[in-house]
Amino acid sequence: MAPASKTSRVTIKTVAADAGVSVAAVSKVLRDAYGVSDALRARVQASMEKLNYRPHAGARAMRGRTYTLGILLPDMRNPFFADILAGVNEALDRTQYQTMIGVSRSAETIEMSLIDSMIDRQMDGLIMIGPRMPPETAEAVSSRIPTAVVGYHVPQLATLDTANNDDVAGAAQVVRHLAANGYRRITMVTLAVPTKNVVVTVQRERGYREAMKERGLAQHINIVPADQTAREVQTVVRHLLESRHRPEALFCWTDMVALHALSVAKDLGLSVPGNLAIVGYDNTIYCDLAQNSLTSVDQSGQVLGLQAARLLIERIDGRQQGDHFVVSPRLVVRGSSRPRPS
Amino acid sequence: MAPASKTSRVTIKTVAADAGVSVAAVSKVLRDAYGVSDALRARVQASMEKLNYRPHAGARAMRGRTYTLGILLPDMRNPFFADILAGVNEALDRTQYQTMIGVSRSAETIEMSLIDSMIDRQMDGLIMIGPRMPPETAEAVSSRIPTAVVGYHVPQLATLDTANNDDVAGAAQVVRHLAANGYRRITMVTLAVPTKNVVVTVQRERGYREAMKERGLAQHINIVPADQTAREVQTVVRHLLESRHRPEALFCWTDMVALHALSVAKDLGLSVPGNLAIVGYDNTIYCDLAQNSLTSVDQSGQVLGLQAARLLIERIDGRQQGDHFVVSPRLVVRGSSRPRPS
DNA sequence: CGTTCTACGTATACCGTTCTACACGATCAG
DNA sequence: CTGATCGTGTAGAACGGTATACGTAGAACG
Repeated sequence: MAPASKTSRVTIKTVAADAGVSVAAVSKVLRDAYGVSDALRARVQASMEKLNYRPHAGARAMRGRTYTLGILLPDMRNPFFADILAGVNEALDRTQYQTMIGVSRSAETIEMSLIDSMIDRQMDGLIMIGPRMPPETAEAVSSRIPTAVVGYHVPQLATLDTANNDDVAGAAQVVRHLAANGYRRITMVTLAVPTKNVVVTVQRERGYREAMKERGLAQHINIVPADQTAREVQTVVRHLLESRHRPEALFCWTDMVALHALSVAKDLGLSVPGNLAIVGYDNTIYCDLAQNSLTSVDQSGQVLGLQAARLLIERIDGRQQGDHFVVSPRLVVRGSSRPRPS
Repeated sequence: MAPASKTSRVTIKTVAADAGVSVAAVSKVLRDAYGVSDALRARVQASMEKLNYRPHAGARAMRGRTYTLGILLPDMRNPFFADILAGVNEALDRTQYQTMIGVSRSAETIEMSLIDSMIDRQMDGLIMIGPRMPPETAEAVSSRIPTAVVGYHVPQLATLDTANNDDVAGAAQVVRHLAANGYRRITMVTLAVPTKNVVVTVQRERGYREAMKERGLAQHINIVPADQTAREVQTVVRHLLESRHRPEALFCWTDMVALHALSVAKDLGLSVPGNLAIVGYDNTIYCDLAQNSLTSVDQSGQVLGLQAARLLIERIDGRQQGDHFVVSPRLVVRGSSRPRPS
């Protein structure tokens, strides 16, 4: 077994004895509960400090809260999620809460098993980022544990809170920008998922479609799905760029796909934006590197994460109705979409 | 899936009643403990299945294990860590273990507070990835909780296990490769940390220094430190590349720095490798993109993660002496270090 | 045939918190 | 003056497991 600290652990009992009060009193101080005098609180806090007391999360889980929030991430590699996490941490900085991250590799089965294990571990709440599950499942989850989602559009649900950017508007901005710069054959590369209105890609597809129509480019609407994997993305993009009717511009649902598109374009000897404009989404740190200089849509992951955490804690503290935070996306123009040379 | 009402959780008692055995028997089956007949085990497992029983992690934490491992990450943005995590997950796939990730933002204070909270939450063990703490602290940690580290060189310690690549050899390979391709003024960009032999950068500096001497380039040895932040890295690299005695090649301690170097070079109108060769470390996914085409050293993060997890579980199960896994790094040559035009 | 193992199960004392119920003295309303 | 209310603190029962100590039946042994 573990080289367990032979030195007996400092428990609530030790603190109580040291401060000369009851165990219940110490617990009250810990939880900031009603019915403690300032004098007693001070005495107990002094003892806790002195003994370097730390509450045992497992024991807490038995009756009360664990002060731990579960975070569900589709994958570790997308730097956009790091922004969201930064925001979550920021919101939690001054609280007792800690986070526990699980990575689902974008698979619904792993997602569900992670959720189960978060519930087993008595997480006080759950933040799901871009989950893959259908809305009914999300609702079921939120009935078992307080839940907030980021990048998942279910404004109609009262059982869970959401933090989103307006994906329809973001995609529309991209199309309008490209159209204004002289591009007409604008193709969108999206994610291959069963069509569900809740996921961000479907929202962006809608924004793309609407804006294309609005700009009189309906006949050029072309939405191409690709899997998440590097190989699949490259294959799909290569196929597109080698086709006889090569698009003039690519709108990629996320930056990572856009970066691969840049790579394929370079491989094929196409200049960007000379032969092809490329736009991404999320405005991750890689966009700003000169070798990419990628136009992208900023949806401030940090704000989304911060708001999601705030909403979740409110919900844990008892709010019953749904709350839905929406941020406006902002197009960040860089070299990859400069005006088309006529 | 039935919407489990909050009133009736399926506990070990429920299972025991359903299977017609004692609570202790169910516990034994759960823990795979000694003294259960096949018949009883089968009966209990059938009941657990039927009732969809899931053990309560908090309760387990009170006396036994939580089957949760803590993972300490310096930052979320480096895709190399994703490889390591993938390996850890692979090792844990067929076990009861789950992981809980904490991100320290490379700060020793956050590191320590995360470790505390992992211990509070009764993690069974800890995997620290590239920690910043001095070796004495690491040893202290490992005396409180079973510990394995990745990217941290303390082969002398028996209280913790390590999984590393041979950083000295990796750096030496880079220098030899560059030297063979005609580069002489090879500058190394490293991380600004208090010089401690345990961290990977210091090991890589050693390999760089030794190989430079070996190739008769001692007079060109130049090691430049830079902080982790994007701005700082860009500033340092820009300063280097604008200096009158511009280096012919840059060896960057990690890919992210190399990517920034590529960006600055492009900004300054320098061609890579025409005017400047660049080599990174970690062989992350971005190296392979055509716009980067970055030569790098592969240290198979996945293998490191897998081994670290394996070692940790062995340690939790009782091993007392230290075990140290080392993998050989492999140079992956790409465009950014092609032979120098004379 | 009695005794000692061996294999399998059971009863139950914890583990460290939270939280409900309640005790007690002081203050207040009537 | 009496009873109700308030503010503060305590006692002790959960919570859902684990692990130890022990009971018991059948087999093996001499």
